[in-house]
Amino acid sequence: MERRQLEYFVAIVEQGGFTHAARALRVAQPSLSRAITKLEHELGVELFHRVGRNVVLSSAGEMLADRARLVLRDLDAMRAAARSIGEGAVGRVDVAATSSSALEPVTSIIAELREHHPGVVVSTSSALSAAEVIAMVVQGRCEVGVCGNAERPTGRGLVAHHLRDEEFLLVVPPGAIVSSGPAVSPDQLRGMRFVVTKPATAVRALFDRLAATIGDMAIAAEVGDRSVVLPMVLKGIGAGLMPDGWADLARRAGAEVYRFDPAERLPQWLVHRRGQLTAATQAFVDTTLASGRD
Amino acid sequence: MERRQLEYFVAIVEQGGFTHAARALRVAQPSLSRAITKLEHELGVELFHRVGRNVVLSSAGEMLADRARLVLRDLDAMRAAARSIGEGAVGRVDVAATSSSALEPVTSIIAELREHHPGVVVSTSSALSAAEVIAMVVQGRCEVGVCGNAERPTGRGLVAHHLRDEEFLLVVPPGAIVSSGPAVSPDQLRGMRFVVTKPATAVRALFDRLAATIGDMAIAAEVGDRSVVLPMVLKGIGAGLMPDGWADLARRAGAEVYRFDPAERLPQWLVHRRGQLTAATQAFVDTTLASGRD
DNA sequence: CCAGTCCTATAGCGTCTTGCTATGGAACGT
DNA sequence: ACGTTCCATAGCAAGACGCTATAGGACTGG
Repeated sequence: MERRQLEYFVAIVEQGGFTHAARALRVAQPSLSRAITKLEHELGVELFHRVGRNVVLSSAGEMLADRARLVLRDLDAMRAAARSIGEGAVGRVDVAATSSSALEPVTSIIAELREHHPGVVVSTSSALSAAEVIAMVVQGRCEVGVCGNAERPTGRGLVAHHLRDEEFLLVVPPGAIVSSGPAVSPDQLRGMRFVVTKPATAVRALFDRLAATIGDMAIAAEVGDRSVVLPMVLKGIGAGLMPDGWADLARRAGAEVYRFDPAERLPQWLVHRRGQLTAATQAFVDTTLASGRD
Repeated sequence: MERRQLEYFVAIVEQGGFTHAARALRVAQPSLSRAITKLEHELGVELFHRVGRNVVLSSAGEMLADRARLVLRDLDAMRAAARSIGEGAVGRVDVAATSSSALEPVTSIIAELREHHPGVVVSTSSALSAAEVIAMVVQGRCEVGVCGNAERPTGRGLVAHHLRDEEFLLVVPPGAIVSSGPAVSPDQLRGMRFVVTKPATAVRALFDRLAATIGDMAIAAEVGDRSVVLPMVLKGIGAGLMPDGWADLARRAGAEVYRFDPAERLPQWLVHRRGQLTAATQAFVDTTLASGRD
């Protein structure tokens, strides 16, 4: 039972005869004869009554015609969906991102992408580390990834575009004034307690590096979910290190936010595998690069 | 986009790879490669990401896989429906019948048929005359027909089975005693007024024959719908001629019912075209002949 | 780091299906 | 009785799909 057979079947039903249907389908009439004969044999049911030189839909055929139409409608819907996806009109982009990257720049990219491609849905898969993002892209679990990494990510068939640099900020509980200016030097961190994320994340790497240099920096809490760092800081449990995407939110919440002097920056990268991308994904990449170009 | 391609597509999705799917489908792996490549080209969408020596479903593929499964489910449902119809488990029998035949014996046949084939639906198309019933069968608009006719119906490729004889009865308004016994002779009809159906029906043929023999039989009303004859008789408009199937109902309604002496009988026939019948229709014919055999 | 293994893609070839044209046969209209 | 109008069948060319063999890329174990 192939699609063509059903197509012929409903055409004959609608045209009321083999000959008319053949003309409408632009095939020879014997092709219909054979296709229907085969279908009838396959289904074990007589679809048409051959009466005189005409055919009449049998009761079985009548019952099956509706189902056949349903199948063809679904098939058409699927083809239409595929076309939309192929043209990038609709589709889904799976983006692997670390949670800091997921906030910024991905949120901005999504906002811009939706202006030109309203049908495209962006789904972000959170990864814990840049390495994990890259792994997801390389393994094909996502088509693109966004992550911060000191070096340009490399890998078999991997393409990396440099986005803006992310800046890490110091966030301390409300009222805990650390410096009179807008920036702090690493030395001023001495003796402070921190809420940190688990190892293998960019912020944790920064913390470890600072701790190794400064010494005397204590861990107040280590959390698996980075989104709870700010709430813990706000409760006074300790200070936190956060990407600049969080700064606005932290300030609104009452926390004190300081830049580092010198600034702690981390390049952010857009990565995808070499080769043809899905139309929706290509749109995502194009949008990202167009807006990220400074 | 043929059924086989979709079948392969979902198999690969479910098995997680071409090779496993090929084993499950019992085809060679290259067949899958080519089928999917063709499908992707046809849809203009990459269904799988080829990553390393494996494949991963793309987001487009993910969106289309559900639709493909839907199509295949519908296709299976259709196949199952066809099988049921083919086996006669379910199905519909279109029976052409005159309205008198539709009452009896068709009603009894339906009752018996439903015992052995509960899934079979009988649809009766009412015809005005035996000639019309035969025409509908010959033209294939119905597979079988039931009608009363003095002679065995003949026609190109027509098969006719004799059923029981239908007996016509005289029905008169309540209280209008015609005879002391259960039967009347034609002479007793003299001077009576009748409610009759339109020409070309079996009862009208009987009336016309009697009227020609007896003379002095008046038409009180001629109705197009035979079902209104009994109500009109009950209101005293005139007497009526009815097949025996109506007798019980007429008596319950208070009318007086008499047989004719000699009895007025009309053979009833089951007709269908020569050749293979739909399973459900064959069941209908078998049931009819089995119960009608006296 | 190299060989072995695993998986998909391609090539080459045989068979089955589908397309076509030509023709038969039955049924209808004139 | 004839021609017309259908569907069915026959015969043949082109395409689709089956298979095996093999290439190529990527992981694994020594």
